[in-house]
Amino acid sequence: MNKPVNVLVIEDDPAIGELITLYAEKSGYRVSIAHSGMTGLDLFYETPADLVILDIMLPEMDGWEVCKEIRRFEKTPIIMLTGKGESRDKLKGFDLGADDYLVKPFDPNELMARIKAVLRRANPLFDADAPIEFPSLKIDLQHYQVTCETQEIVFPPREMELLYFLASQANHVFTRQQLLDRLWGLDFEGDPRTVDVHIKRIREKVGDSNPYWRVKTIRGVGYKFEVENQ
Amino acid sequence: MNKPVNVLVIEDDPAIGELITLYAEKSGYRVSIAHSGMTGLDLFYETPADLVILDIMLPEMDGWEVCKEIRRFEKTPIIMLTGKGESRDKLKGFDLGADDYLVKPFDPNELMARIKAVLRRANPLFDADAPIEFPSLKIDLQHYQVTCETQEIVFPPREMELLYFLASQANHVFTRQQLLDRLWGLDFEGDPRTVDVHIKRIREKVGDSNPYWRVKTIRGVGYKFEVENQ
DNA sequence: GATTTTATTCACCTTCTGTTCATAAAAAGA
DNA sequence: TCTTTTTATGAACAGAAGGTGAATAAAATC
Repeated sequence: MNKPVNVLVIEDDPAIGELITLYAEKSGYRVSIAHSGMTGLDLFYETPADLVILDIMLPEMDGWEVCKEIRRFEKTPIIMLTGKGESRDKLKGFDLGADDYLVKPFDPNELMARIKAVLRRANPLFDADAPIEFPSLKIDLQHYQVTCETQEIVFPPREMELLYFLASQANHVFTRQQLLDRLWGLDFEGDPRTVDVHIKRIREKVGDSNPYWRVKTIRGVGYKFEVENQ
Repeated sequence: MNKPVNVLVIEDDPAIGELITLYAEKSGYRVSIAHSGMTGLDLFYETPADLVILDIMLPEMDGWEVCKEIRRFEKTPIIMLTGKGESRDKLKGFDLGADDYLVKPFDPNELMARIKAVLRRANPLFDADAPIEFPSLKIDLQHYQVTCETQEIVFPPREMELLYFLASQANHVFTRQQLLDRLWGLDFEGDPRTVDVHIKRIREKVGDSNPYWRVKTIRGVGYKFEVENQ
């Protein structure tokens, strides 16, 4: 796994802050939260984040000020949250150096997508889903493409994620439950055998007898994406 | 995304300045504004703009002076704003090196069109919407023309922009929301599935089984303009 | 102001996915 | 070899997502 990504959320509404935290942590980020512009800046200078999510409407010091202040010395990516109907703010935000913006109310998943995109742009090292490549297999989550033997294969989302996850941690064995927790979410309460079926379908698509790699069953434990001579 | 284009507006009437700023920012330019000839020149020397919009009637130092001064060392495009009935000024302006002029009161959209045209003439790099070409498909936003298989196809504006946008970022997947934000504007609050309908109509027009490119649905995510061997 | 064109919404239909279940096959242990 | 345990597989189903045609609204044009 990569080194943790620190996300600083500056948002005075506790409900929204909570929501963002929830989703961001689920996505694997380390989150700190500040409820005003001042405390936000303090936190930022204390432990510089890798990305800042910044509400415009804040007590004391508004988002613009914070943005400007951060930009004085740092190029840390900033995503701004603007209120409805304040679309002009978008432009102002970009002017002040924000990297992206989102209008409230927003879909948390949309925000997660933006975070990913902005991080990727800012620093390829943070690129959570860079393409993975093996002999005659390429998994490109960004473009939603899997190529096997020069042939592009269409994958449904779940299978794609599962294959990508296994492949990204090649040779590591995961139990069904781990996979469910990680990819389905902690609140999934279905049958662990669901994983089997997805594995089956992945094998149907990419085959399971490639000389260099294969999705392997570890009886009594789970599955792994096995690669020759690690 | 292209690098930002800096526009310097030198205009003493705050209302007009505001109006121009609004439209220019909406069009994606980065705007600075000065309210007199002197401050305008200062600003210009401080951070040279890519284009100057210059009112003739200015306190202290009039537009002619400013224009002449800028032209002493720079060939930065200049659009002059002349008052009604001062059509003689047009000639004077061109004489002094202005690239275009506009008579007040003007339609802001007209000004935006002039800006685009002047920038394009001055520097093809600023040409934000240069034609995009693929085998048997050419999308020319400037002339609102799409040519597919030597056949010119008439596109309504939205479809045209959508196709252009997707094609200009070939292989990149966009969610419906991203497309709405980008092309419809942040304040659009309609149904995301509006995008579907436009996609459908685009497909009706250009087909969706070209060997080299196609508008592809990424189920559960959004759409992309896919091109062979990226 | 009327007409045409374009944009948006809606409802219905089709296709695709995820899940479960029942059964077959395989592996492990006795 | 036989039994038990675990996994693979095929089929069925429900729900989600996208495609599409038509109705309506909005905008542009005449």
